[in-house]
Amino acid sequence: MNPTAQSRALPEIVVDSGMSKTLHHGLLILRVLSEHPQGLTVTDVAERIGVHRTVAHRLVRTLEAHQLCRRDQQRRIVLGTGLVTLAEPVEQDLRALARPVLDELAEATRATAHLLVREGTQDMRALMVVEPRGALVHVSFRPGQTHSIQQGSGGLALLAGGPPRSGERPEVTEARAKGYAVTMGEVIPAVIGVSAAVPSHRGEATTSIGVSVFEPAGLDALGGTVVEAAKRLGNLLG
Amino acid sequence: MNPTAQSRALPEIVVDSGMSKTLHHGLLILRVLSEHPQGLTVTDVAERIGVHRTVAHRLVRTLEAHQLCRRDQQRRIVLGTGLVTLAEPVEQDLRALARPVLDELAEATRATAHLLVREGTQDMRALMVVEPRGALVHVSFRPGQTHSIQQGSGGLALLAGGPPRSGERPEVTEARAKGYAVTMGEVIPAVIGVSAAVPSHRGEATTSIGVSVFEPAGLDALGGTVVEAAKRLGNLLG
DNA sequence: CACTGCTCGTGCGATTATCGCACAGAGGTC
DNA sequence: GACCTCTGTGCGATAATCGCACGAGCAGTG
Repeated sequence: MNPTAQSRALPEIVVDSGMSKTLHHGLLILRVLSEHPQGLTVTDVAERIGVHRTVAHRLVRTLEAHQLCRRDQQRRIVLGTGLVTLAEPVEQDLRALARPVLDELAEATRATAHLLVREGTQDMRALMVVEPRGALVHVSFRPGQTHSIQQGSGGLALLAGGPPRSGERPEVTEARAKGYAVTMGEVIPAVIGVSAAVPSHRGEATTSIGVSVFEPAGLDALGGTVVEAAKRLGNLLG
Repeated sequence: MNPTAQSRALPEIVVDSGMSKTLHHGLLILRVLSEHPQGLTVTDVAERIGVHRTVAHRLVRTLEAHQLCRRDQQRRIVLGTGLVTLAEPVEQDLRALARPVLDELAEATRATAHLLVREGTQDMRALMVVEPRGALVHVSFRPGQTHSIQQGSGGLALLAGGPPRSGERPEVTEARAKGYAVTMGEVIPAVIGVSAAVPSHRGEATTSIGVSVFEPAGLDALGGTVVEAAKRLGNLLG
């Protein structure tokens, strides 16, 4: 895509005053490493985050001490298992309650079920993905993925929970009427998403639950099942 | 346990020269937050990591910008969903290959199956935990947990893979003979662990696979099943 | 209402941690 | 051997950080 696919930087986070530059660089290293699971050298890391090599070296050492990265057999830097310890408590209540609901949804629909949460004002992030047991073909869709709230059934389902806005996508209006949102190929090519907002009795909904399928058949029945799962999870959340 | 259970600090990581103090503090904040899922105030955070309140404030802001923490409804600081994105690629190959093996092991034994990896030289960390479908009673055991390599069946299974050492625990010697290790109540009270080292054709084994059960009946058959699963995973890893 | 006690957030100067140069060791390749 | 790349380490100049002091918000209490 890019002229030099190697030089793709990742600004996206503005270094406001009132932010720690050093910590920012350290966290950038984690992001860079997460985008390069095969591992990177210190020089690579330094180039990608735009600091001197010795600076990257010290930051990597600090991350290593916290077990957030390590060296593989070829001494390349990869993410460390300390991250799974840190990530485990994240939204632990929501995930614990959602698991049985997602399990049942995946089993009932024989499709990949997912739980998305709003991140900031513009994005959605996949928090959980449950694949049906023994499905011959399944949608591969990793937790942690983010996409715009304007795309994908999960985002539209949340938008449909808000007040109608002029200029909103017609799919949002339709979702508001039906109670669930349907999109095709917006997050994953050729994959159809069917999602509903998880009702929240305190404030705006920030969570959606849904499924991903290949076949556009029986979407109404699927929508009903998804809406029911969303209601069930909403009740569990109290 | 402690006189003041609140004031328990967490040094454990020595601030070597050649480490970034600022990044170290930022990472300490993540650790502190992971131990307090209910959320903390800025003042709390500052006290626990031993920095001035304004310093903690700036670090928290930086973490927020990276979506590694956020404020809940009461403006308390909790971990953010960016962590699941960072943690997802960790040991992704190992986890992808281990999942079907763990699924089958949990199903065959009707017990909680787990995958542990060595962390440093002294500790083991749980990387995956799979609970059997529809089990009425299951061992609750979260990924990310760490414990000494000297305790628990997973650690002993790895020690049994090494050369015999004088003074090693008799369980290790026994595990070396049998091919699998058994411990009782060392990691989780009243829970029996049965683990085997995942064979690695390059270097020492660093991974164990095992199950957690309540009943001490049929441990030999269980051990055989676990060893078979470990061999299967070892073959998958090439 | 006033007072207390807690929290949060922000300029801004002194200090200190960081930055990055220069050097040296370790492999690997030609 | 010559060459290249990556790695790791002191150490001085510099710039980022630290932490004081200040003001605001909010809840409880007399």
